[in-house]
Amino acid sequence: MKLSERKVLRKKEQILLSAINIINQKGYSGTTMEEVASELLMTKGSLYYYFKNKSDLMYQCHNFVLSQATKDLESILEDGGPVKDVLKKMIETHITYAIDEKETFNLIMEPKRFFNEEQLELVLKLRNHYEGLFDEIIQRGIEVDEFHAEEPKIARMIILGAMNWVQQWYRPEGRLSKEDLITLYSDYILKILE
Amino acid sequence: MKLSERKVLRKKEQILLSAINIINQKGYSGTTMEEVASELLMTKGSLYYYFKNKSDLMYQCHNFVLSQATKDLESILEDGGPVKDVLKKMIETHITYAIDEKETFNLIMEPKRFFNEEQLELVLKLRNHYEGLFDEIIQRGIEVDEFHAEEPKIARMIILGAMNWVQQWYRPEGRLSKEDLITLYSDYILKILE
Amino acid sequence: MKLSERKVLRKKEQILLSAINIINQKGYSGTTMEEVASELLMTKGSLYYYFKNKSDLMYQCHNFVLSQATKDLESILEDGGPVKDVLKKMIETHITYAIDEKETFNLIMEPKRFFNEEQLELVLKLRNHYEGLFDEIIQRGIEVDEFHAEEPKIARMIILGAMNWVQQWYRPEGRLSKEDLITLYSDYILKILE
Amino acid sequence: MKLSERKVLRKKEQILLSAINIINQKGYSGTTMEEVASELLMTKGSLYYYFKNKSDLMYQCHNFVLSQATKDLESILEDGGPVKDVLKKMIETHITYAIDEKETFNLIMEPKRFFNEEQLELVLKLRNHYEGLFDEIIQRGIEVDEFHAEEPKIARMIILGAMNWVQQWYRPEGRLSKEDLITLYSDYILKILE
DNA sequence: CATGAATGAGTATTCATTCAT
DNA sequence: CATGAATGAATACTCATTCAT
Repeated sequence: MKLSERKVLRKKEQILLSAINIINQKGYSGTTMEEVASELLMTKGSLYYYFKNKSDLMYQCHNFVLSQATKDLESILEDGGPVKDVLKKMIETHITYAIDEKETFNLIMEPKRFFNEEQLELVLKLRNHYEGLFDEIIQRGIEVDEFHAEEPKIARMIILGAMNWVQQWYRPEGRLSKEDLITLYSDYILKILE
Repeated sequence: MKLSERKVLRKKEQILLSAINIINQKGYSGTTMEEVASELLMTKGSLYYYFKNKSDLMYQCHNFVLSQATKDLESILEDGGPVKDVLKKMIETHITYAIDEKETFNLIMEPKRFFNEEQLELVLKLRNHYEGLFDEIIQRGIEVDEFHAEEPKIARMIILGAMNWVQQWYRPEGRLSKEDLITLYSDYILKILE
Repeated sequence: MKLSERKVLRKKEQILLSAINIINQKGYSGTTMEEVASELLMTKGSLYYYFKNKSDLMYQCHNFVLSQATKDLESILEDGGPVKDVLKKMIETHITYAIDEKETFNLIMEPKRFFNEEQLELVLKLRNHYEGLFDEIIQRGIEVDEFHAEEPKIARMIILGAMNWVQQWYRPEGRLSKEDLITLYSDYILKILE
Repeated sequence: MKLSERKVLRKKEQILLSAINIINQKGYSGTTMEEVASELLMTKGSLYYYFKNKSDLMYQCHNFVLSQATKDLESILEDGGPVKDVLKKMIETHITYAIDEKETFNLIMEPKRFFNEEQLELVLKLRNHYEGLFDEIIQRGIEVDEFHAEEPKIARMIILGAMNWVQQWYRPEGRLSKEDLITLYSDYILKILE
């Protein structure tokens, strides 16, 4: 049975990746089950074998992205090093996700409208955990006297907000490269924590 | 004719206010014409007497809020005074709108999905103008050597993003009052411009 | 009271002419009361002072055109002359109406779908009378041995059908002028009655 | 796959036949998707599984009838024989369609109002082809000196118009049988081509 | 007489979801 | 497991008609 279970998992992941792509272009309500299915040359019906309903699919898309981003941040944190460098790397990771997984990140930002209570609880837990990783590095910085913040949580909120907003205006074809962007953001964010 | 025209305008405004309220709870696609109508004890049909279609109604909601916010910021800028005080007042105004007119502000953030080209052009013009008001005060601050920023536009983006994010987490019932929030945000934002 | 009655009649006629115009472009169901009204710088509401409902308006449009065409044919018949010449003139009149009042003529062709029983009865009476005028000239021609037809009514149907079909293909911008068209049709139709 | 495809085709044809029936009674705008569906004991939703929208359904109804009529005429033409006999058979076929598929034939007559550009192009091509079949037999007749016509296309228009008009007045319950009708029409039409 | 505001029934269309095969 | 056919509830939008002012 393990083999078939794995097959299912792989298929699920395929669907998630495809769905994430579409959500990133059309948003939650703009995404139809039909479209997700046809992108993978399946039929709508089959989708329902893997996911209970649309909400479930969306929820798992969300979790998928957020879990991955969380893992990335966690390994950065674990690697350790000078706090400012660590934070810079975290900023880079976060902004990259915000730009590349735009809509799925929006799902993260605005989960209330789409998820049911049970899902919501888990989503918020994950999200809090994710945001907590930033708290952690800030705390670490404060302890070694490199960062200063009276209300570290507020500072973190400001930092997250600043970073998420990137997707509203940043265009890869524009004047700034993604690297420039990240450097500028890192500098400004460090100022907030001075 | 003036009387009846005024009546229409007042009715339109009533509808807008009501619609804004619903949008702020349910978002664009979650809001149905039916609901907007019944909230005002009208029928769907009547709504279409005042607004061409849903997109038109949403568009005017958006304009209504953004125009008002723009007016507020403009009068703050005109009143003049020490740049830091002016900026603080602008921050206060913006955050207040962001919290109170949550979804309509979201419409402002993500207009591309909802508006047609013609509307979009105007919306973006308005939005640019609005954002430009922040550029103006930053510029003023730089000129009098109170603010410093290598890339003032990026700084402004960061500031706007930080402020808009407020609606994602701020709850009036929480630990912080709106006044506390605004004070904290002002302080952090000023640090960005140090 | 006579003055005001006349005023009403004149207004009614204005409305009819305007409505006929629109029907000729958009057909019965494509024509809205709104459009008819706004063409005359009135409001929908006022229309209902002059006409009971849409069906009534359409009905009177129809009568207006058909009555006029009938009058034209009758005066041609009364004027008398060689039957072939009379028939030619009638053909000219009919084709002109068929081209210029296209849709209203279609109303005449297909009245059943739009009119209620009471209206229908009158419409059919008018239409029969109109068609009877062609029977009359055919009969006259048979009596003077210029026309021959075993089943004159069928011949008349064929003639009418041939003429009405003109509107399906004739374009004023095309190769043939209206005069050419009428000449050709007259010749062919006379062949039918040979 | 062939089996299921055939099933779909059969179902589509069933729907078309049913829709054609309703269109023939109520016309294009008088026909609602609801009614077409309920006639077949389906729901509206299912209809949209087979046809993209109302316009598409109507278009396919139209094509269905016209294609069938075209095939009939073509095989008559291919069979060959004396031109007058061939033309008579064609007249019989056309009149039969005009009477039995009344409204669908009307769709053919007035396609501009109902079809979009893309559809219209195909419709007009089909219609031209269909009308061309009459040109062909007329031409054949002229070549063997059995028919005479200065302007064969105009003659064809007159013939088609005469035949289409049948549906305006012919009632199966009336004095004339369909056979009588066809005989009479054939005789008159041959006179046109004398 | 005229208006304009309101209405409500109707219509096309979409889409998540189900289920027999 | 997969499919495709069916469903039904939801939703935007239209328009003839009414009526108080």
